[in-house]
Amino acid sequence: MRSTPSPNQNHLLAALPTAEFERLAPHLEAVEMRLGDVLYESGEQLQYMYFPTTAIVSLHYVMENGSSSEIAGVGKEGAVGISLFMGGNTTPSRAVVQTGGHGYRIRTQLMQEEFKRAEAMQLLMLRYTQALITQMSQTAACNRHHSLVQQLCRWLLLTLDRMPSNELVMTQELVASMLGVRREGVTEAAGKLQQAGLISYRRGHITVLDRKGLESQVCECYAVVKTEFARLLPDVLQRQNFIAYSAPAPRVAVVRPIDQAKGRK
Amino acid sequence: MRSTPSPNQNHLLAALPTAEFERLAPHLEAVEMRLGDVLYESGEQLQYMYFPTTAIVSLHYVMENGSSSEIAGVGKEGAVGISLFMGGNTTPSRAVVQTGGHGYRIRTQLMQEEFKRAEAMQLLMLRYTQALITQMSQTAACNRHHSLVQQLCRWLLLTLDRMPSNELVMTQELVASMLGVRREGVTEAAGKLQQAGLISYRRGHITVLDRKGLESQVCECYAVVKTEFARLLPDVLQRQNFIAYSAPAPRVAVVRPIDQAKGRK
DNA sequence: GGCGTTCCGTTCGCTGGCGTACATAACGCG
DNA sequence: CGCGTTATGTACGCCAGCGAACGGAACGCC
Repeated sequence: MRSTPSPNQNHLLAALPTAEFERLAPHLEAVEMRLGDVLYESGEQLQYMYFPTTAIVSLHYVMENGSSSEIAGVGKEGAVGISLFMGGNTTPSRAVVQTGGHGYRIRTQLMQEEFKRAEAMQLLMLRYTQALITQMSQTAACNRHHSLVQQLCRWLLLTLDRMPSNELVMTQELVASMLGVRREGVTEAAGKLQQAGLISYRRGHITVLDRKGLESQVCECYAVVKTEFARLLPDVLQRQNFIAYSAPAPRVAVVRPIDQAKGRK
Repeated sequence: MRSTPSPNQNHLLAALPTAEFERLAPHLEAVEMRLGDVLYESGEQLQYMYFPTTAIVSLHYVMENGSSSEIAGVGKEGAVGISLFMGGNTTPSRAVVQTGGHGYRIRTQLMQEEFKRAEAMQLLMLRYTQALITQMSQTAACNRHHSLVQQLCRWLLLTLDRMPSNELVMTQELVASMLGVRREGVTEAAGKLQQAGLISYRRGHITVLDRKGLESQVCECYAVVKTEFARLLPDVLQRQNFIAYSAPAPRVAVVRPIDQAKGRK
């Protein structure tokens, strides 16, 4: 069993100046996020802000007729729950864990106080929000104009960038609900990519074989989002590897205690 | 010729406490915004933040292949240029005047300073940004799941809410570029609405005859956006009518001096 | 190692919106 | 008032993605 990843694996936390980070550290609670966990529901008051390290969270909008689509994804490069400092404290969207893993969370109130200090955290969060807005805009435009295959490529690449390996644990059904399309559509699109030798997959696992190949198929949207993140959050990549955070191994909380899997230690 | 509308006609400016508003007022410059004026181009440094009063601005994303779609619209309820305080100071989108009219603008630097004071303006702007995010998310989802007719209804209603009258000065071609669809598609959709007696139009003018009727056709997205604005910016509607701002009639600047129309007084 | 469940593949007809091409009609300028 | 310009109407074939339905295959559990 691997140990819990350090908070520094979240790029935003890692980008904080040491002083600010240390102030926050005692309040960071390690959490395990399991596939399907709902961090917050549409319209629900946010209790925590989440900083994924190895997990990936999907911000979703679910329509009245039940169909849904992803508005944006959040992984180690970001944070879930920005509306907690933007105002209103809720959103009409839902946050669901798309790839199981770990992360940290901090209570809403503490985060709000930290934000109000108007120091590094505030700037960081605002810039991150700006980057998130770009991602949403691009999703809107991409939904309108690009083919399913292109969108699948975009989604795969964005997800891959948040993963440690090149294998996604992910059913086609799930991918379909992310993209807001039919499952059969994903089967077909993924089939094309597999035939082209770019990916291979089996029951619930998608492996990217040829990243460059995917990049050559993807629409511009991927690059726009990546570029914008790099521009807005350049510092985020710098402090990365040279900090060894070693807090007393925190207890791991589970986001939404799922009955069954409780008795494992 | 009507006189320039007062800054209070912009809901955000009107929602500011008197003290803050007065501090800003001397720096507010009245501008005329004409159809097609570009307030800022993709990637361009923002010189001003704009507060429309009677004009409507469309935030657009233009794809490499030339097609485009609206990400969000901004009228008297909002402001153009949020990235100026979010960070980065540019966006990958473009802001174009969609309905000619008036507004006010303030220099980037002044606005940034005001924001940093962390008083009412900051809170207001953050909440507005949150509302804008909702609009963008909803656009993304709507693009994916709803029919052109529904989207047209949504767009008409959102635009109508920003207009003083029930007539939009707008060609079908322009509407098409907003929605990111073909012009012919708009002709067809608008035709249906006209046959249903909900709207009527002639060459560049669309008149809404039956607002309730449109609301019965529209998808949920319209209500979600409206509700979210009302929730996040309730104060905005309160100070509305009871302030009579009377600055010395400001000189009207033109956003992007369009050659031809210059010689009018 | 069998069995049930979950996931994936494939098919068929359908339709909404696309691309193209052209006709007609309204406006506005001289 | 006529003429050019610009906006709108219509038509045709096309295709991506939808909806529904079903068969088969992989995995995981007992």
